[in-house]
Amino acid sequence: MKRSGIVPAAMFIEGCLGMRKPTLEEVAVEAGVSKMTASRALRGVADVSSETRDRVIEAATRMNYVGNRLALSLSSQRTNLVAVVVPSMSNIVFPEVLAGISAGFDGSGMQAVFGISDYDVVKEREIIRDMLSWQPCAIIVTGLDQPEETVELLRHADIPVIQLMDLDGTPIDFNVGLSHGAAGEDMAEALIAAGRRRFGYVGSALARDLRAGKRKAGFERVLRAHGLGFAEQRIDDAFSSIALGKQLTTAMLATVPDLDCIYYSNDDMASGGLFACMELGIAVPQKILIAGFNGLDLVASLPAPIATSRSPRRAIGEAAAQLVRQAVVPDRDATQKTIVFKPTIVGIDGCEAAGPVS
Amino acid sequence: MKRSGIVPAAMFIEGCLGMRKPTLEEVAVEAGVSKMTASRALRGVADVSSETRDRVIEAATRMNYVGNRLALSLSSQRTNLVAVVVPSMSNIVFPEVLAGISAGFDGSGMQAVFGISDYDVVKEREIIRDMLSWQPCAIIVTGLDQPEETVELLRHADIPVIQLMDLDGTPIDFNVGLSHGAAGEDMAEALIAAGRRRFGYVGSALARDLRAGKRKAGFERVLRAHGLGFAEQRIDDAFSSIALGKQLTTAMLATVPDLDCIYYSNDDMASGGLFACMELGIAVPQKILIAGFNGLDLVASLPAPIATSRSPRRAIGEAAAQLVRQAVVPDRDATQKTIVFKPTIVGIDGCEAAGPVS
DNA sequence: TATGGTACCGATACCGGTATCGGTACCATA
DNA sequence: TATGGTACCGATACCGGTATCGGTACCATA
Repeated sequence: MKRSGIVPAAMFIEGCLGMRKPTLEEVAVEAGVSKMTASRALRGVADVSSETRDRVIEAATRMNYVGNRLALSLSSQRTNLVAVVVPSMSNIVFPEVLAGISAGFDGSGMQAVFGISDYDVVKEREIIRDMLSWQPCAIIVTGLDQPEETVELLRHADIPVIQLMDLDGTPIDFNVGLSHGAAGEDMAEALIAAGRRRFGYVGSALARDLRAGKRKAGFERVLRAHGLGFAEQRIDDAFSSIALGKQLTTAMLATVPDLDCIYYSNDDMASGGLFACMELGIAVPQKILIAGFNGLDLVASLPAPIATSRSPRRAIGEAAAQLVRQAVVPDRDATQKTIVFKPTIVGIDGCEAAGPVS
Repeated sequence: MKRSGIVPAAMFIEGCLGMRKPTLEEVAVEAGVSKMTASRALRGVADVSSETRDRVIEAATRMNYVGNRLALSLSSQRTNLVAVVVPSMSNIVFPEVLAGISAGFDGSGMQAVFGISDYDVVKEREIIRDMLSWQPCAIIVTGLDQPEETVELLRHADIPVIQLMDLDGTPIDFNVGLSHGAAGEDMAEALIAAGRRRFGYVGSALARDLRAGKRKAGFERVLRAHGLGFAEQRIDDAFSSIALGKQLTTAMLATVPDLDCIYYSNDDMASGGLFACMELGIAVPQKILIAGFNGLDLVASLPAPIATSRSPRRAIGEAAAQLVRQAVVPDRDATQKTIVFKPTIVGIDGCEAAGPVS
């Protein structure tokens, strides 16, 4: 903790050479070579005799030398930072994506820098602007619906841009995710195929969580195609949670008790819906079928089966990391620009395969 | 995306000055001042006339100038990076801590860099070593039980070290969290006070999640003090999950059906335990009281009440950020070194206040 | 005995900013 | 008319590394 320029002689005698963090120059002097040779030795590049290399490494180890990546990156004009912007950390979805990204960078020497936008496009832009000043070698953002100004910012950054989670739109550059419109369509088809006809919808924060809105729109497209529609909806401005799902479901069923299926903006909301039904003594799924989105681990352990679309969150993160790793090497033209995932619908009898609509 | 040295003249005519990212020097030339004056103007420091300032800012905006923090930090010997190492992102606990840290840095200009150690001390050390090369102005790590080699690494870093979550041990420097030993003790006292006598324990990954082990040890201390003990335990090496809690509980109750209380390593496991009891038709909490740890949002919506200790995860993150913000200013001696949180026990009748053991 | 190749190493410039010191213009005051 | 102060700005050095070029020693070969 001490950053003292003057250190008592006794400290040196005790061998505390590393009180002030040593530079490569100091390591080089210690090893009796030039800075350049020390640099080569520590990086393991050619043109260094093994005796010299050993001497430098020994000195660096003894002095607790830690390289300075600021200088390295500035000098070599290369960075290993990857900026990542996600909208939220308040449910498990994005943490799993981040874990996938982080794991995908293992062994590559790349380092992810995360920012949380709270589903706020202005805050997202500020975070991106801030992160770009670190000269990242790539940037990963969530969704395809950034405002024009943010898109401009990303384009001017002159680095690979990966847009995550959503495929329904025009990507700037690279794109990894799934079609939420199709996910909503597929779920509706599956539920109708399972004999459900009287649908309700419970959602939250649709103005900010655009992907949930796309699922709902897809779902409604299929309902309309079958001459159906939502008999009732409950949408709140707050962010999704189990408690909110429970509350909105209870309220909705008080008004329209004869639904046979409720579609939720995600699994948190749907789990709350299940708990509401249990409290009301409504049989799930016999009387009301509950359908969410995400395929959270939670869902598999719930006391009654609910339907959901399993989104491969960790795999999406890992795929994004792979795209970055490929994109930062010189011959980029051959790399894939888009990676498409397709969620699997589970929790409806006879429907453990991918959804029927292609 | 293009990093081309040669740009068709037409591009310039269209005003695409920013194809190659401009430097401060180029902005300065454009504004007709020196690099130094441009630097002052953009930073808003004194000694720049308002006309000059406006001219520089105008040029920078027009050219899409983005400062280079690598150069800034190297030159000024100051960084705004804060390294953060957490063990896991697979349940909501650490994402909430990270969200708190991130929010705590809002407006400070500081930027958190996250790493995930997967509860692996070797990986944790590698991550720390890697992050230190970015010359962070502070580092936040999880827990107090790093091996000596890691502690040495942190000490040599010569920056404030904040250890999160746990208070049961000797901190290197700053410390924010709660006593997990005391949390286990308090929960045991409360459960005994509620009349429970025949206890079971269900946990996971105790060899890696040391804080869960400390809670269990505290719980057992109180049991012993009352002449009690765990009638049965189920501990698995896998990481905690709802599914694992359900599975272990089902297995344990098959062997020892007459328990009246089960303590779990955390709320995920406990929720699984509840679902197991529901499947077995066991009344919760009448027959078996289920107790976890964390106070997840999930718990409040569950179909039956389970006891838990509410840990203020986001607040811990925010407090850590505050410590960092105070620690990086020069007069640090007056700052608080430790911030103590105390979990609140909920879900036991008549026990909504803080636990009784101090 | 020249000549050329290889192994190994160092000098120098540079990455893109900021800290520091000092210089000029201009005005007010003795 | 000197003198001193203020506002504003630039030259220079430097942060801690790496890229690049070239140099020396030494050995093998013509």
